[in-house]
Amino acid sequence: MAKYQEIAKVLRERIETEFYPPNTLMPNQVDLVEEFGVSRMTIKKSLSLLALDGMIYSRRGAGTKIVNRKLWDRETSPATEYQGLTHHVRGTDNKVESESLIFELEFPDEFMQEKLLIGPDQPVFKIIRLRILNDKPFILEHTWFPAHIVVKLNEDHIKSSIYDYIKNELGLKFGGAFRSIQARKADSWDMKYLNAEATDPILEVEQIIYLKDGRPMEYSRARNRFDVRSYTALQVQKEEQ
Amino acid sequence: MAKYQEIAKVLRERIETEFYPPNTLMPNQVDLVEEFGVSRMTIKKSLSLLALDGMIYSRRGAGTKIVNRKLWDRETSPATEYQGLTHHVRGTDNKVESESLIFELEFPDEFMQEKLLIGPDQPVFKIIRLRILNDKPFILEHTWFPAHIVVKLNEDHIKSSIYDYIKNELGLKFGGAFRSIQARKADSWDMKYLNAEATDPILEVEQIIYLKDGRPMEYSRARNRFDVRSYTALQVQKEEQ
DNA sequence: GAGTGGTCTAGACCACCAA
DNA sequence: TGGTGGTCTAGACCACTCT
Repeated sequence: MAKYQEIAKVLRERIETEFYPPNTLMPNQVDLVEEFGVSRMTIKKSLSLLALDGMIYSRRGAGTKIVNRKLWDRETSPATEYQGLTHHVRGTDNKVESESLIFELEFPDEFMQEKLLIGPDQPVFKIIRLRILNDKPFILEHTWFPAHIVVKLNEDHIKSSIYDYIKNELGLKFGGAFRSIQARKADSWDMKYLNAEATDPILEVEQIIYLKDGRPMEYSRARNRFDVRSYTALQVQKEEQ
Repeated sequence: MAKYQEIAKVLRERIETEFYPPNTLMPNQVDLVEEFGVSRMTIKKSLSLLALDGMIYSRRGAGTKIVNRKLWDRETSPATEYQGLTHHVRGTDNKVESESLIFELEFPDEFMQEKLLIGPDQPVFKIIRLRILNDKPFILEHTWFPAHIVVKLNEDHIKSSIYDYIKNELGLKFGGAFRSIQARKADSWDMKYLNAEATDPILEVEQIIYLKDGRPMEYSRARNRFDVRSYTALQVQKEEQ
């Protein structure tokens, strides 16, 4: 681990334990240089990591201030998560299961060709699965993978974690994701599998996941009952404006 | 403007005009150092700006690649916008108006005290206003401001842009925002002012806006009819993993 | 092994803020 | 005016990828 990351870790701890109390100034960069025995550029890089998290903010001439803890200490992540549900809720006593409803290979229609940047002759896996959290239906996921990228997908992968398969066995690296969130009316699938009423709103997250090299790797629509989930995001202002 | 920003601007243009074509490698950092006559650290900082936008990505030993344009060139921003609607849709032929439905000063309940980090004796402005886009009702906004921060707010500000007032006249600087997005059932306000049916889903964006120093400046719930808006976000993978 | 990007140094100058 | 953080340099070493 790089020096600047080590130092950032130490500083982050000091802020979390309020060794550096909220609404006070951090030691100035020169003092930190002396304490850690590194150059000032390195200290700056450490501080910039914390600033990205919204824990501190610096003003030229005025110093670096610790932001009130409640700003950044909130429950976050769901809207910036695509590791998959398996990773997201594990750890606590949650039990996650998947029921595969549809698993087939098909040729993409025009919509899917555009979303996945593929041609009409490049087949895609189409998957619909119901994610079950602690024995209760939770998310209905409609997913499409380009078959030439996510090769040799089978039902076993679907039941465990598709993302683990892609990351570990295929060795592909995720580069980013584009998401769009809408409210929808419940359709027949939602009513059947999520036990939604016809009048229940559905929260739909449409997402395209990209590999590091920019190729789309997945298009999906995850549908939730309105009362079981929300999506959150923390935005930190960068630079001037 | 700093050197590294100037250089980033030039490089960004070259990518957008495909002078550097997608899916090819950028000139290496040493070449860029020679071209721009700056040190390598400066070039690195420029490149890191583009990487944050998802336009390029670098791998040690392998070079810096231009990502396929379609990844980052999408319609984005709504979910990472809190400049206010006035700024967001202007420019094109849109006409934005506001109708103030409620504007009053009240004492915060426990919920609002927690959201705005204030005491029960610190009054808040409560505002409900209907945002009208091209003569059609668009968003119903329920907003609360701490009165000791957003002082001397009046109906004129509400009709134009509250954010302009806060930024320009009060001189306060935004630091970030925390958002949560849900699907909701329509309530009587939505039915009356957004012309929603009782069975229409409503997309609700709950948000807390913070000042640079971490003090909450606004709590709001913006409600849309499900068929008029969605929220999008682009996430770029940073660092390893 | 040659070439790449990531990190780090020890200085320097400057813009900005506060007293 | 003195102290702060922002930028920048000209090197250096290292980890990694490619072939």
